[in-house]
Amino acid sequence: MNKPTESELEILKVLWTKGASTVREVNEILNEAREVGYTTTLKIMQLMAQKGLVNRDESTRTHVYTAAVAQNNVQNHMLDQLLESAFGGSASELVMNALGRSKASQKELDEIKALIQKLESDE
Amino acid sequence: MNKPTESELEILKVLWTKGASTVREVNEILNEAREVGYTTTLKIMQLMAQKGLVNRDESTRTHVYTAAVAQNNVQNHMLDQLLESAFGGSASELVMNALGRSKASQKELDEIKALIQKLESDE
DNA sequence: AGGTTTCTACGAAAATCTTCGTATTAATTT
DNA sequence: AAATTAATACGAAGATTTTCGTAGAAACCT
Repeated sequence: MNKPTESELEILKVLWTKGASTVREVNEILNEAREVGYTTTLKIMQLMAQKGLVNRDESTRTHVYTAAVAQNNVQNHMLDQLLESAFGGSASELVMNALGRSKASQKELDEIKALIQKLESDE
Repeated sequence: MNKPTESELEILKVLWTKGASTVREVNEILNEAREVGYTTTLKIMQLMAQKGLVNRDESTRTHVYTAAVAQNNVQNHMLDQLLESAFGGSASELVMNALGRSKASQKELDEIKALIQKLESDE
């Protein structure tokens, strides 16, 4: 997979959350966080379509975009990269850091505990 | 803190691992992974010194560099960013992903369990 | 139909990051 | 001391990413 740039990731986030969207819709959401010109967003989404990061439905004049890569894939990909680039490959160190500074709920902690148990039983 | 670029991060990794180093030493280590010109490494390290990412001891002709930012700070910073940019702020989701694909040892799992217990008792 | 708005396409400027060539100076060797 | 080696400084070219202006086509409104 082609690693998305930061701007591309912002757009993917919108598509993952909102589902199929037009450029205008995406641009409006981006503008809640920071000012971005319409044609800027358009251009990036066009490039993303070329790269295969999004699909584009051109059957209507106003094109409709959807994410072409799963959120999970991108997450894993970026996680791997962060792991290598900043944590020297030590996943547990990464996990400890993330857990330590998170505000995980009891329910989430339970889920994590369950996963650990599963990992332990698999050995 | 100024977020380090990818090249800068590579260099920081060397300084964190090896401690105080000259440009040549850093460059040689980088070249184990990929070809990088000496002046390229020099230039980036000079820029890093300007940005305050590294300290430079100029008391000898061959300058000696050390990391000016703690590995932990950078890790946390990048984690935060990944959390926001790709995981929608859900730390537990990030943790689950990282754990799921890691080859964490029993010892590491125990450490994580201990941390969870601590988090639970603090509530 | 004519004018206005709303799209897409395209190209190029701007910004950031990476790479390296060249100049200069300092140390080392012969 | 001259030649070679090794270091820093500097500037500029390349590469990638982001930004936006402008043109042209399609839809909409009077």
